[in-house]
Amino acid sequence: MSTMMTDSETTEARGAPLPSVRRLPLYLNVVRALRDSGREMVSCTHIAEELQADPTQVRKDLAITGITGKPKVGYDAVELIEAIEVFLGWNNISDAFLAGVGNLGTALLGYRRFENLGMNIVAAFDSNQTKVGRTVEGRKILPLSRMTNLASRMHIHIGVLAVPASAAQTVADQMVEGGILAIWNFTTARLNVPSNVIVERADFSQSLAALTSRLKRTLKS
Amino acid sequence: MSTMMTDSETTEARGAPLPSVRRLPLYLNVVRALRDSGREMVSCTHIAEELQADPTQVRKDLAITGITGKPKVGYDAVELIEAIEVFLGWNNISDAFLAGVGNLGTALLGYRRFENLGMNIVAAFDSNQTKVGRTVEGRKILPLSRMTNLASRMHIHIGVLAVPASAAQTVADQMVEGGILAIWNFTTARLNVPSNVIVERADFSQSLAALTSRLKRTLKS
DNA sequence: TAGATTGTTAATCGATTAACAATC
DNA sequence: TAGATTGTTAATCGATTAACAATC
Repeated sequence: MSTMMTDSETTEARGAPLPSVRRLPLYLNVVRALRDSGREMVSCTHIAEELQADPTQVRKDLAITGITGKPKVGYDAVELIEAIEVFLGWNNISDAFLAGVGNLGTALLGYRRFENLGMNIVAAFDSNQTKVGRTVEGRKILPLSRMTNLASRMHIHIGVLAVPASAAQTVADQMVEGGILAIWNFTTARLNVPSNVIVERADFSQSLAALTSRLKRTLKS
Repeated sequence: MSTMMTDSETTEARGAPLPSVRRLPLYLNVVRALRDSGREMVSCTHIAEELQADPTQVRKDLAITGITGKPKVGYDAVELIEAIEVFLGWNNISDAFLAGVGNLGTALLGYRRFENLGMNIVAAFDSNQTKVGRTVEGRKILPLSRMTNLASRMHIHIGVLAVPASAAQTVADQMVEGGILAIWNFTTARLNVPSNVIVERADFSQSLAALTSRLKRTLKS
């Protein structure tokens, strides 16, 4: 079974390369802008130029969505947008729950661009009694104790975790209990979840580490 | 010059592997917690277990900081923390400017953990006259028009960009003009900056893409 | 001492880049 | 048609993982 596996079978088995997946939103952003400016066909060369990337890499990345282009002309912009959106699951908006309406949680509630990213935060939860009942960014804050039940009743798949690190595991457990399958973790805590539950880290420290370590090199030279 | 380059020379030339650099904050977080709980020595095995990572990888990653450990016992926790902080440039707090005090900018202003990440946002700027003069999270919002001048007078190196995408390039230009050397870009815009200026992307879409594409696979199976 | 862990070298793996035939 | 671009295969590159001697 191992040696006889074809390329498409292995891709099927482990999914597309994560680096490629992470680049797709960049392409999507560029192609949407080009479409909005009236362009019908876009080539990898063009996208790559815009992003200062390698055209071959762009082509390989786009290939994971299954799109096919036309030699000499490129890809149909509308088709390409659709292909990326479908691949990422952004063609249908997914409802999500937010836990933790502090500074960051409030910002996430107000982040309008999520609709371009296939996500919609439909409810926000907090354990702080003084916050519960208040309306933030058009959504009423509900008590955290109601999250599990509501998640399972509403068949929510995505949980956005923006609570203090000390509460992260407890709240994550409640999300899992409510049937949530993917946790977008904005805390610094590591989460223990069943193997079928996805955790995607979104904490700032890793990005900042890349910035400051490079800056340190700049300053030394 | 190419074939005769030693390993340390190439490392010097292109810096440590970026994936390793990005993992350092995770280790730092774990080791700080262990130190706070009274532990003096920590081993890679232990750190790896905590993070569900590979011990060999942890050891290699830590090696880029220059720390040396003791066989059988591991690393001195305090030394290790110091080594990571120094490597990342987090041992001395760097002052930073924030441009754009919207939802996200406000959250960043209120993000207390930056002090653990070697950064301090010392001033916030916005072009919106109704925001200017207001105090947010203890800092008075200044007019964007003053940013360039202040950045150069205060020798600010880090600019946090949280303005609308449409203004991103203009504000980035102003940051560069003010002598800022590293831009932490929270917008979706691609920035054109001189080659000596560092841009680190911090927009959510790439992380969310990783989450939703994996979720889509989960739901299909 | 014995055994666990470090530091380092070698092997593997996967992602990026290059090459090139097919084609609109 | 000629030339640009696709799709795909091969080569390169870098990161991860494995192996193992050194050592506290």
